[in-house]
Amino acid sequence: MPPRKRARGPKKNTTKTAQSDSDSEDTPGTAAQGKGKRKIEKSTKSKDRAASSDVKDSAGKISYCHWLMKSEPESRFEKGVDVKFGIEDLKALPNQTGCWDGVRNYQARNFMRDMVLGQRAFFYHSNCKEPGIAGLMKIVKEAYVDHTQFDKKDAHYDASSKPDNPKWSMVDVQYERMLKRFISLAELKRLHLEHKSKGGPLKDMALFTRARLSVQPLTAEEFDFVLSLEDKEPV
DNA sequence: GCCAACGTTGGC
DNA sequence: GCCAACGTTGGC
Repeated sequence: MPPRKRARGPKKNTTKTAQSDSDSEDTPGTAAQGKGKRKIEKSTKSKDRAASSDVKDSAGKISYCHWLMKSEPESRFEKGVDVKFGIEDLKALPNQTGCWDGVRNYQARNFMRDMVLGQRAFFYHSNCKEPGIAGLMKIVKEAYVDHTQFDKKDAHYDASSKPDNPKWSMVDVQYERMLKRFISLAELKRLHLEHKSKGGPLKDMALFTRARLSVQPLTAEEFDFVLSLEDKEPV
């Protein structure tokens, strides 16, 4: 009975343990997909390049600079705990900052570990009346141990993870702003389908090609295109 | 509430 | 290392 959790939003301000790579271990998860597993390389993150264009490192792995992170804005109870966390909840926290805890998927976790201070992410509302992108936030603390994995009372407690070798990580995010208008999943999907047939920036968007990933990368082109939609009439 | 897609587990 | 069974995600 594996604790498998869904990605959840942040909760509260966090302590300040400054460490960027507490994790030592390899990542069991991605291998399961059979995509062929990547070698462990030395930190390929370039901390001095917070956001510009996505770039390949020497191993050919793309370093993404832009992200989309899903969270549920409507109440839902998991193990008796309400997992609701919408963008308004992030905005209401001290310093409008919180930790993105509760991610229990290896690929999503690995993307969080790739995140660099200052990078921007879309706040996506999932599993709700109107799914879509609500606003923008930025990464204000790079990956560190998600303490909720050890908390029996937490909705995302993971009995298989031990403090001396934690499985799960989180980052801190800070609210930046709402989008000028809500960009719904339906609109993004129409564009995705159109771009898939006629070509266009959203043809490979992870939101559709990797629908269940709760933390996902966007190319600079995808990010800029989505952001440009807020100045246009909904399609 | 349904259920398709897909990630994870564990037997072999 | 394969793969069937199982569990979760998340749109609809």
